[in-house]
Amino acid sequence: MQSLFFAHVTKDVLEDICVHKIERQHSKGETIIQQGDPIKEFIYLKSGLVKLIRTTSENKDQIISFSKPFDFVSVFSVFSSEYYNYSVIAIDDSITCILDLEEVKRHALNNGHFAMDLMYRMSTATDHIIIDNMEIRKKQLKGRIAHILLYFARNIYKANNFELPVSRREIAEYIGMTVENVIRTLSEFRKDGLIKIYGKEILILNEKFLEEVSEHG
Amino acid sequence: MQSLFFAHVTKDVLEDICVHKIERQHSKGETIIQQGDPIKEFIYLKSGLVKLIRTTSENKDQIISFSKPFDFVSVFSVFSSEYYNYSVIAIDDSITCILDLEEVKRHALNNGHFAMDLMYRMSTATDHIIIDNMEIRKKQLKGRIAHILLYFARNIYKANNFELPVSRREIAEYIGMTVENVIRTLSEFRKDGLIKIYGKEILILNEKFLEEVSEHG
DNA sequence: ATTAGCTGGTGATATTTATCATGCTGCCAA
DNA sequence: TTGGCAGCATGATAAATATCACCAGCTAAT
Repeated sequence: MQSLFFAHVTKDVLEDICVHKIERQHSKGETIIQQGDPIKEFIYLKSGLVKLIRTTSENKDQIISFSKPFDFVSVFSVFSSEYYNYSVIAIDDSITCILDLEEVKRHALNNGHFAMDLMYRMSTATDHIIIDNMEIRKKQLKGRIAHILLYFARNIYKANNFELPVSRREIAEYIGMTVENVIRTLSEFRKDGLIKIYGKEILILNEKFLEEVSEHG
Repeated sequence: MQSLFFAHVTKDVLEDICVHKIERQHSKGETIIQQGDPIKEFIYLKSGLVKLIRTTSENKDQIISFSKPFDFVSVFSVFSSEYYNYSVIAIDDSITCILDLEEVKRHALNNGHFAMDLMYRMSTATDHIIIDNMEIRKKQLKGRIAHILLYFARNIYKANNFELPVSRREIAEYIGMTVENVIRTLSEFRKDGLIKIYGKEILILNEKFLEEVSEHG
């Protein structure tokens, strides 16, 4: 646990923090954090897969990012806001670990190494969100689809065949395009021999060319 | 200075940190931070206006955000990376204050309040970048232009007439559209009586309707 | 003074993406 | 058993956006 969590924190401190740790089970589709709720806990993902989304004023969902085990789910806002400005929803059966936020804050106050490690971890997480968003923004439809396929293959499943954990609609909400165009583009990739599709099962046949599409449209 | 900078830090500590503070002057257009440079300093903006940009693999610039005085310029990556993955460029004559990063880190280690305040400030900054990016992403051309006009009017200049600090090209790099369409849309707003334009001078005539366009296209 | 380059501007046209319509499947509840 | 609803899929068409071409004004460098 220590090596996965914090690098410079002694075991004593860790145990002290985690003594009040609670684990929660969430089944697929369950809301873990609701946008607008007060922030009282500090949460990280132990197993499963979740999405961070925000509901816009027109009541449409935008997916901000995905989080995999040992990512913080309380990624942003935790230290800068009273209320969550995003929701977290399980897209696979998941287990979260919940720490009391006040306790975490107290430890950060008293232990500089803990605070620095926390800062490092949260900063890394938000960095990725920002850079990833900029990457997606600069691409057009095909590049964005290629991007998300490679994202799941490389970052989440580390394999060229995997079961898509998200619906076509969710892909659309992540890359900011319509469902129809997501479907069409996946079909096109299939026809062009870049991938094979059986429902949610994806097999990447030509990773190199997919990479090319992701980079240069 | 104290109230603007950190809320819970005693004056002693602040003076200790700022004893090695250096001020630098940058004229409009000057590069303050170069993407790829090692991160050795902790920088905040004392006066002026700057843009954070990243240069994509196709050598095009994307504007990540703008920063105004007393924002940190070392917004992200500082505690999570060895090298800057963005550049900072002055878009007005600006003065930055430079602290030694190791010194800042040392103080964060020894002073929990300082660390927490730092975390709060950086978290707030990255939150804004993320939310703002999601806001822009969900809009289309006209909404994005309306958004940036209101952004400058409300957040930067707090007035309905102001001199645009950025070129049409820079607006395009911020909202992710082409220069031609930025120009066209501004002209359209002018023809529709929403704004007046004299070169870089902007006067917002119908803020309410501009707000409407920003929200609902 | 002359050219080159950059910004602002506009129109015509091509490309990309959204919208609308329709169908098909599987699943769940009445 | 029958709806009804959600996800996946495809085609036709409309709307949004990019691209290309061109012009004017300004400024920096030769």
